[in-house]
Amino acid sequence: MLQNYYQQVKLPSGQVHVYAGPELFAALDYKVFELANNNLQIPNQVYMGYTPDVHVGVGTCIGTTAVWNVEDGYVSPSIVGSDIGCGMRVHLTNLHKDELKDVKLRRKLVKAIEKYLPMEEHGRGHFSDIRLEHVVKKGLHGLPKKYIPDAYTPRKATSLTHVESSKFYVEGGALGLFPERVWHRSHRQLGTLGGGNHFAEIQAIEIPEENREIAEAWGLTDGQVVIMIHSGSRAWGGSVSQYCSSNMTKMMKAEGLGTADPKLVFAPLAHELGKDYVELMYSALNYAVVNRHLIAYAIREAGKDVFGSKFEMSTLYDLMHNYAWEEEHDGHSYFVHRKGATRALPAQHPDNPEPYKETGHPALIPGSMGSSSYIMVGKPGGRDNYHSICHGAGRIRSRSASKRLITVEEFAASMRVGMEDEIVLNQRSLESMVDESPQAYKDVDQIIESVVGAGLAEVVAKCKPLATVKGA
DNA sequence: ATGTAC
Repeated sequence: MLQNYYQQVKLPSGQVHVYAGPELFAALDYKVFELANNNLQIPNQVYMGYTPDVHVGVGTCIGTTAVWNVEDGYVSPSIVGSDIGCGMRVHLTNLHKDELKDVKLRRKLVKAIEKYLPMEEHGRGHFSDIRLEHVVKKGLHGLPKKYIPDAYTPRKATSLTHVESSKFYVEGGALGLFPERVWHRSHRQLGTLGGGNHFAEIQAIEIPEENREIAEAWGLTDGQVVIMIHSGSRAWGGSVSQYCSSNMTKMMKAEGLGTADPKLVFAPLAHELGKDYVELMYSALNYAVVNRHLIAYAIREAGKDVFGSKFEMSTLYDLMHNYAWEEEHDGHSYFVHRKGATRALPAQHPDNPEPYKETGHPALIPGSMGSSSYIMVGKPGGRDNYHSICHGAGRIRSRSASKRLITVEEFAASMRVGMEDEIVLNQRSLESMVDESPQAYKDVDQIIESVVGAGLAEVVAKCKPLATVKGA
């Protein structure tokens, strides 16, 4: 049974472990194996895995788990990708989907969100009480207390405890490398979604029978309205990536390091440039988690405007799908890269944050526009893939091809425009978002089926969109 | 995904 969802592919430079059902495996672009072969030319690699939503990226595929030993390992900005710390966050509300049946109320809520959540960089003076230096050095712990409304008692400290990581240690030496304009722009981009597939969504959840106990332990109920956020580290992460990649490229030339792909950049963990990159990458992970936190803060304000002070929005979880860090597996320390891959730890795994020790933590998987997203939990079988599962649907058409091939009418139909159950969008033209139409992506349900079939994770809740807010 | 240069 299990082998139907797993293939070991032998390539000239090594092997890649592919988790995908037969149909998805057969449909993979041969280029994903070319990229795997290049990645496997980086020295000392211990493991490389692909998730069922794998697709071609720059230098490395989205859907990659790449692992080294800490002692003789390598770090690659190309494998992490340029949206460092990009990830997902879900908040639970005390609303039921029936309370949002009226399309006019959904419109009102989206309007309120647009008022509090800036779509572009905001003007000077906004968040002037937040110090960017504290944010990138200390993550959520660098925010003034007023932005952590539920942090005053240990039991209710959900914003700080229900996250994959609330703080990465950043000494700060390498921070001096960035020009003033990057600091300025990044401060003004705090709490903004950004473009592409990033979104904030109002969703209603459905709980399948098999994991009802876990759902209850997490506070999930049938028909409950949740807020899902998908965003990253904006210009800050992009600058880290660009700066470190260009320095590493020079070093690689000088030292004769490299693979068949000049765009695949890497350095030994022990090298000065490797250490600089890890520290700066951590600053971007800090930025990303704070960015998602502030987006949630804005949406909470909007919710209170529409539903009054009784509106609640507790944090279920915040986790990343573009990052690299040290992890223990079976007592050994590894340096694990995840690009478009989500960690999903099973029950009792020691790396679960305290509130999720017994059950495993929520693994959050976004769907494409108009389609469902998922809240999953890891299973012990995930160990074989270093506990990595998918990160979403996976693109099947480039942005340019999507704009050429998908009509606005097709896109509008998928968003049920004009129907009573229309998925309400914020004020942007449909034309400008056609490249995010579900027809540009694989079917997320099929991806999830592969993840479950392979024994990596299971579904705890399916989240259906009621309203979607996209950035600029 | 993103900023910037073409």
